[in-house]
Order: sequence, then C-alpha cells, then structure tokens
Amino acid sequence: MSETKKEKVGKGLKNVVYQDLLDKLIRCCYKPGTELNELKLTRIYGVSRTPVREAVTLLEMEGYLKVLPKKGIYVTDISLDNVLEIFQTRLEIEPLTLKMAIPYLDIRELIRLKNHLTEGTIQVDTAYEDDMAMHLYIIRQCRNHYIIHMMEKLFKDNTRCVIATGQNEVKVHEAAAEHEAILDSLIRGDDPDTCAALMKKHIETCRASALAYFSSPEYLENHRDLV
Amino acid sequence: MSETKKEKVGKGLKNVVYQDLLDKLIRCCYKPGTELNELKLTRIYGVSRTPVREAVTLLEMEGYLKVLPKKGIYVTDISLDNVLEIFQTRLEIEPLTLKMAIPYLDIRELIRLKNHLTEGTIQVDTAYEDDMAMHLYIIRQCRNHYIIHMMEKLFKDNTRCVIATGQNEVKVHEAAAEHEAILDSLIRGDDPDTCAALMKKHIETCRASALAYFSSPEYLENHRDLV
DNA sequence: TCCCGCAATAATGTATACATCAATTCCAAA
DNA sequence: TTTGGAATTGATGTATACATTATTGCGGGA
Repeated sequence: MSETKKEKVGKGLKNVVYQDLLDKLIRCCYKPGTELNELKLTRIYGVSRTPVREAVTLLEMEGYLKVLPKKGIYVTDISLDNVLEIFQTRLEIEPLTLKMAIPYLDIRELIRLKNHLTEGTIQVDTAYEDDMAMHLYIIRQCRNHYIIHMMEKLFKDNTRCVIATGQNEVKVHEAAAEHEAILDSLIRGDDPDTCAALMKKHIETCRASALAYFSSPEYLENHRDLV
Repeated sequence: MSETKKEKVGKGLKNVVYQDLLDKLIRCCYKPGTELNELKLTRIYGVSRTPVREAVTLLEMEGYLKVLPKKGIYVTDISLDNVLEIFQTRLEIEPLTLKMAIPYLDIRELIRLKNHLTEGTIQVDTAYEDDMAMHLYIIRQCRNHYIIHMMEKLFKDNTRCVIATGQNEVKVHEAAAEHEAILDSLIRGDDPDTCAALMKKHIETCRASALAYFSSPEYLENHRDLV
C-alpha cells in the first residue's frame, strides 16, 4: 500500500518494517526521544498492527526502542557513557579481533580496500562508509560469531551516535592514512602484534577525535539537549 | 487458562511464553532438532498465537529457534564448532573482562562467593549454578554493556551445550579449587594480570575437560547424532 | 505400476476485532 | 474557583478471523 509493493528486502512485511525502521533509527530519521505509536507506524507503512508490533518487539530487544505500556513507543536516548563504552570496547576487542582474523584475511580484498582509499581524492560523503567497511571486513574474518555479532551491533550504535551528534567532520585524511598503514601492514604480513598495535592506535585517534568534538563549542552550541 | 493465571514473570503473556520457552530451550527440554509449531505452543501455554509468535520471533533472533515458512519451527542444532567458539571467546575475553571489573568488585561479594565454595562438602547438583554465578558476577562488574550482553548470551549457550551433551560430570572439585584461587587472588588485591592469568588457566582447564569429554567413549556412545 | 496434476491440508503471514488499563478531560458539587 | 470522580479516549495486550502458500496425498489416466 505504501510505495513499491514487492521490495522483498526480507520476505514478509515484518522484515520490511523491521529493516526500514532499523535503518531510520540508525540514521536518526527518528531522533532519540521521539515518541511513536503503533497506529502512526501502521499508517506510515500501510500495514496492520501485527507486522509493526513484531518489528517493534525486535527493535526494543536491540535497545533502539522502548515500549512504555499505555504510553507510547520511544526512541531510546544516546548518552556520553554509551559513546565511551563503544570506544572502550573497540579499544579492547578490535585489536584482538584483528589478530584472530589474520589467518583468514584475503589479500585481494585488502588490496581492494586499500585502492578504495587511494583512488584519487577521498570523497568525504562516502568516507564513513568506507571506514566502516574495512573494520567490518576484518571483524567478520575473525570467525567467531559471538564477537562478530557484538561488533556489528556496536558499529550500528556507533553510526547512530555519529549521526545523532552531527560529527560529520571526521578527519578523513588522517583516518585514511591510518587505514592505509593498517592495510599495508596486513598485506606485508607483519607480525600480528604489530598490526594490532596500528589498529589500536587508529581507534585511539578516533576516540580522541570524538571526545574532542564533544568538548567543542560547535557541539555544545547545537546539542545542549543531548549527552 | 493454563495453570496459575497471574505469574507476572514479566508482564504480558508474550514475556511469560518467552521466558518459559527460553528456559526450556536452554535446559534442553526441547532438544536440538525438535520440531514445534505455533499451534502446539498455543495449546501448551493456553494462549493465542499472538504472544506465541512474538516469543518465537525473539527466540529466532537469538538463534535458539529457526522458523522455516510453511514447514515448522525447529530447535537449532548445536555443533562442536559452536562449543569451540564458546571457549575461544571465553579464553580471549574473560580474562580481559576480569581486569576491567577489578576496580568495581565488591570484596564482600567475593567473600560470599568463596564461602559458598568451601561450605563443607560441595554439592554436585548446584555446582554448575555456583560456577556460573562467579563468572557472571565478575563479568557484570566490568561495566561494559556490549561485553556483558555478549557474555550473558554466551553463558546461556554454554549451559545449553553442557546439558545437551550430557557432561554432568564436571570435575567439580578441580573447578572449585581454581575458583577459590581466583577469588583469593582478587580478595588479596593481586596485580590484575596475575588474577587474569588464573582466570585464563581456569578456562583452559574447562575447555580441556569439555574436549576430553567429547572424545570419550561415554560420549561417543550416547551421542552419535550430535556434534 | 508409475506418473502427473489437482485438491485438501496444514502451516505461517496478515488484518482486524475485542479486552484492558491508564491518563485525561469534563462536569458537577462544595 | 477549585476539586473529586466518572466517563471518554487512546494506547497496548490478546484473540481470532482471513489470506497465502507449500506440502502432501489421493485419484485417474497412460
């Protein structure tokens, strides 16, 4: 009933609603604190309450929505603590994950990722996507579902935080240089600890950049509400 | 309609069904491979399909059930790979988690856990519960929701594996001795790396014990189907 | 006997009706 | 004017009816 009828994202309206809502929540089309309710959502998607409810149930379990009975459905807030936890986790786990992944990395894929970085000028608008692509590729090769699952969720949350707080001005060239260093190290076949150290350094740079942003006048101006 | 009407486990029949099903899946009352369907479940719980569906949807997302459209709902299998992943994750993450938790550990709680171990004879039937209690207490104090969430899921899976494979004969005294060593080290306020090393050693013991069990004639006899 | 096809069945997917409950509003009485 | 309370509203919780579809089984024809 909405637009194109058979998108087949994942079969079933439940999955369509879930995927679309998840995407909108991560991209902050529905900002933290927004109040929704089932009726609104059924009208937006042109489906009945059943698929909406199932999608909402899943998103509540994932922590993006909170259902208050007889009150409404609320988009969960983001806190500075949350951002700190994300970086703490990345600092502690990602270097480890990289070491686990090394035996399974495909050199061709690493080269492809590197070429993406150095293909002429870096495009700012896709820089964040490319950034995540490298991290997620490495993580997925660690062959441990528990860690992969945690890290994929973490990167979703990270994206949501980045968008919610408006830190679009990531230092793309600095990050790209560090990415290149990591990829080169992996391609050369350096000692795992060496590669992991480069990854740790990179994440520390990211964290410093994010925390600096949260203390900047620019941020404090626009987001007296958040964090 | 079933038995006691107002159990209030978590408000809502959805939560009642979810909690009960989760418990039964972890305890392998529904063994891996079992085929269920919504109708059966509605009859078992005496509720309509709606709460059943919502519970099933959640359990499918958690990986305990798999819904095959127009076929049935199947209890997911357990593989040896899964067991290996569990121990790999514990070996890599739990010592780290312990170090993160140290500043937040409550000495009184550590002493309480230790007294539990040394109170006369160790009761075999509750040994596994007590074992998990210590690990989960430490993990929860690490104050990182991503890691806590992952590890709680992992311990649920671990319990399910232990029960499914029937390794009730955990070496309770050996495990208890290692637990005591860890707790003593924490209570003394040893260096974090020292404590973490004890934890790692303990998990290695657990893994060795589990893997030995999987190679034992006793296991191979009873479980030609599994793993 | 074997095979093709249609129909019945049984399962999930979806929509909607009904139940419940909390918050709000509005009216009446002090 | 203020306040208490009952009724209405609006939200989710639950049950059920309806739609869709894959599977299965039966039956007729080659």
